[in-house]
Amino acid sequence: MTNYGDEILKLSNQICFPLYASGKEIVRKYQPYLDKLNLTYTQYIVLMVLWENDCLSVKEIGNRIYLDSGTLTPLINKLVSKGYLKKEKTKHDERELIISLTEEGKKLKEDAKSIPPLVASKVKLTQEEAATLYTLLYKVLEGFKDE
Amino acid sequence: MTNYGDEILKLSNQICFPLYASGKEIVRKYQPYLDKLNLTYTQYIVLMVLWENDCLSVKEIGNRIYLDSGTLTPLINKLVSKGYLKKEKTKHDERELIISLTEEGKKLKEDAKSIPPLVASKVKLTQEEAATLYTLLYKVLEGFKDE
DNA sequence: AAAAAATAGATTGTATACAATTTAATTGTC
DNA sequence: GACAATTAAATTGTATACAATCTATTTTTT
Repeated sequence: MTNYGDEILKLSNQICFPLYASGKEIVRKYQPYLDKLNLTYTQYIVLMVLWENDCLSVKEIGNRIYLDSGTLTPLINKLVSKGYLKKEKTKHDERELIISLTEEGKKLKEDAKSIPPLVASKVKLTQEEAATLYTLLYKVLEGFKDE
Repeated sequence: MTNYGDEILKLSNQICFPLYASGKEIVRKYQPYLDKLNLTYTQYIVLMVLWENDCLSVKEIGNRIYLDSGTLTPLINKLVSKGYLKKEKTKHDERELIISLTEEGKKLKEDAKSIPPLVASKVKLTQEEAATLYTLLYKVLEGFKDE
């Protein structure tokens, strides 16, 4: 007894599932390379934000990578204990915490550069397809911000 | 002192990040609707697999949604305790466990149908863009299977 | 300026993810 | 047929995610 409306519920008809699955799987592809730097993917993107723009608040880091303090606080603490980051309060607002890279953290950047091309080569898309995918994904992300 | 090679490390130049972030964010968009059914997204996709094809082994479910027994075993146990699934050993292979829907689990399908269109409307893409995105994401997923 | 509302970050509790290992059953090899 | 190798699921340990709440400031209102 299969309804016509059942089509809606097929995994293959929902955009959410391939987004969820491919996001998860590509992160997993990063892991073997990140293991060599003793970093997790989330730790890596926090560092990446700071490599691009050092000295940001927890809030600002979270805005850029879509994570909240519940995830970031323990994660940043771990990167501090690893010696890659340091925390300091700002004078103009005692609630705010500025996160910045240590020398050790800055050095890590060079090692990290080799990784993205290695993972990119596992994504079996043409340059053009990758560019289209990239554009569409940011469109999805931007669209979510509105509400 | 910014190197030319730094471009590689910008979040905005890596396909992984928007995949990771949009996957995470779209799952979050599902949650308010799933809350009404008292389900998480992962529980929901396990049910979805079974609504489409009842009676599958843990292994087979995992193959379809890219999850392993480490994630699925406790999750399936929870759905069993909620009364939506049942587990039984097969005769031809005592290692294998066949997961199937209870009547309660089958009934849930009707309630679930209303959700995908609600989330789809939050994805601000044209029908054509969504179709392209869909195709590219499955291409990424298929490409990962090769290695 | 005092009280109320808002904000930043930390904390708590629940639910994934996944690598690595373990256990039990099955299959392949000699 | 015994034994090694493989396989399915469970278990263990670590690391996210995130809603909800809490605490300490800061801002806004009155």
